[in-house]
Amino acid sequence: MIARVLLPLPIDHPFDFAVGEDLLGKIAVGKRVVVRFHGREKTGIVHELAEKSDHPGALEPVLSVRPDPAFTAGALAFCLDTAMRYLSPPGPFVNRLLPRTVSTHNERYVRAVGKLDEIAANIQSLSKRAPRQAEALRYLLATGTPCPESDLKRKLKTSASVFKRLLDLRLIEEAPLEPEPRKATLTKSSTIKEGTAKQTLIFSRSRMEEYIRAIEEAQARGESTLMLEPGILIARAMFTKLQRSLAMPISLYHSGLPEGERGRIWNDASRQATHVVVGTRSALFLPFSKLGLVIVDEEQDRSYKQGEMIPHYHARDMVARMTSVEAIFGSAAPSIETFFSAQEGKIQLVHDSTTQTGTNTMIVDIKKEKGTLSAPLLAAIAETLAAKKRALIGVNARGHFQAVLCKKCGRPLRCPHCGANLTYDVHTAQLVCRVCGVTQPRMACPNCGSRSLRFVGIGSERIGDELRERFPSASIAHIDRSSLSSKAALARAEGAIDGEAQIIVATPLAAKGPIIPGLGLAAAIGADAILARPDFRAAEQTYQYLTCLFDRLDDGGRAIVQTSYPDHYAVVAAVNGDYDLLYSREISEREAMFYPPFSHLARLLIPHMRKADRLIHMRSEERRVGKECRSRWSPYH
DNA sequence: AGCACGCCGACT
DNA sequence: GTCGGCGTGCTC
Repeated sequence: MIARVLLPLPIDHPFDFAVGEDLLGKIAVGKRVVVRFHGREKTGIVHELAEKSDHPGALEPVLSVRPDPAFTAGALAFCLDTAMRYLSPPGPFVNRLLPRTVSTHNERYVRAVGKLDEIAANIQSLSKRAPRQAEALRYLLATGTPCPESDLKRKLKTSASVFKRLLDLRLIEEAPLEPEPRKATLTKSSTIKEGTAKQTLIFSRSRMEEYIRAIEEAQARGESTLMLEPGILIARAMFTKLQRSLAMPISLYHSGLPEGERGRIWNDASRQATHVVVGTRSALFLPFSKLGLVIVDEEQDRSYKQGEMIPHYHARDMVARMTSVEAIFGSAAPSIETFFSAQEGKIQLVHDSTTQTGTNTMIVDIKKEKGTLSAPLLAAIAETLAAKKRALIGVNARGHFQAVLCKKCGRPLRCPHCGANLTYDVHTAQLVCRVCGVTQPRMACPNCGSRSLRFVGIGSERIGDELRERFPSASIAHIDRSSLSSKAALARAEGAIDGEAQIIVATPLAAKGPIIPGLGLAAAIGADAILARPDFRAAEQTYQYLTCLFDRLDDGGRAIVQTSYPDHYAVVAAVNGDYDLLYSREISEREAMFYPPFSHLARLLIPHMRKADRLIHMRSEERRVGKECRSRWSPYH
């Protein structure tokens, strides 16, 4: 037998290795193996097992099969589909995804002993004498799969003694941790099943009830749920909420977790020890054994697009391609693409147009005002504070200015290390990169050395300073990306939102989230900067940003937008909660310009002269306007 | 990725 | 003449 192995190299095809007799029982599709390649040891993922190789030369042997977590054939096929769709070599991707270790913090898994009717009888006999034990048994019966003991303890608010007694009585038993080893199969790895499972867009401000109902329905069918959130913070908040309202094992998964922890959830998903995984986009590739439902919350969020590492996949779009599982897309301001699918009847639409009650909104034309904070906004803040309510001020950029421009190059100053735009720190009077934290030695353009700089736009710190001047007795909090950098900063930010601050100045990062109790005013400053960007999604994003900000208002709150485009349809639509206005304008523009959803945009980088030439010829021959790109060509051939 | 091989301009 | 950069191909 031979194994086709995907190595962590930028090569789009697997390599064949001989499988020795001793490894026959251990090797399987999806397993991590060690091989000698090009004279050095490497680890790779088994893509396929076959009887013989097409390779003309001699084969190196598979040296060993690692005990690491493994892909299921289905999960691996999905990863390969993703890599191919985004024209990326699959090897580095799958090798990066698979955790190398499983947390040694050993969690004990328990399950009920005996047949269903026996367990039911046990519950019956225990219910009077030992109600807590009966309850635990009932929970295990309902989930049907091994449960981590800590999950049970937290859920049933009970102590270890209950489990000890049940274990002693042999009514429950410890479940083995390693998933059942799958038999070595010779079949081609199964690709994504063809089907037409239900897909729904839930267009509503509050979607929690729908989500919970769908999760419980999946659970009743014996299927697990994957719930995607656009960021780690939101995922954590959703995880906590679901833990409170669902009676089943739930896990949280994101790339920020330690590898062992990810390994454990990886295994839990594959043997259905967890029924719901809440996670960020990378959770999409977990090897669920019986996935029945995927929820993409905040479907419109751009964080679903991977932009740093290849493949540059879009998690929401990949979910839309999973036709064998039910999918729910949720948003209070859907992306034009998803709403278009709903209009076309490709996905079902559930629209609940309930908006905030009694919100009173206003657009302030900043061109007619003096200073950065307009008179109507200042008056509104004063009134809000006087009424013992709180205010949220959304600012588009952090730091003091939007950008620092070089008058000579005419471009924003960029960090020589990471390429991010530099910001000016007023307190130290220096140029700083907020991404890598490096301070520039001179107040000059790192590109051309020119000292004539221009500071443009409004940053959140500048607004904070100005508000402190205007309202010296109010408590003012500032939330931006640096609020994520440490536990203390995070706690401060959460405390501010929970009620400690009267005025919260926040960058778009903190605009998203649930209703803030007692929030009487939500204002946006400089949302124009989004509109001014040369991006065909600018209007849509402005609408979504403003909608998020306003949705945090408590009932009866006020919303104010300061803008230099007071008549722009995105601003007007957001202020009136008029999605139809946004959509009708956008969709006709997209159609006229042949932008998505009428086309797919791709950026191809081919650092290879001869291959690039060949590809360009190939593409021009097979190009078909408006049709999905289905060709199987690869930049590596 | 990492390494070998070959083609063309630079220079003891 | 040949040294070495760069572009290219190959690895089971």
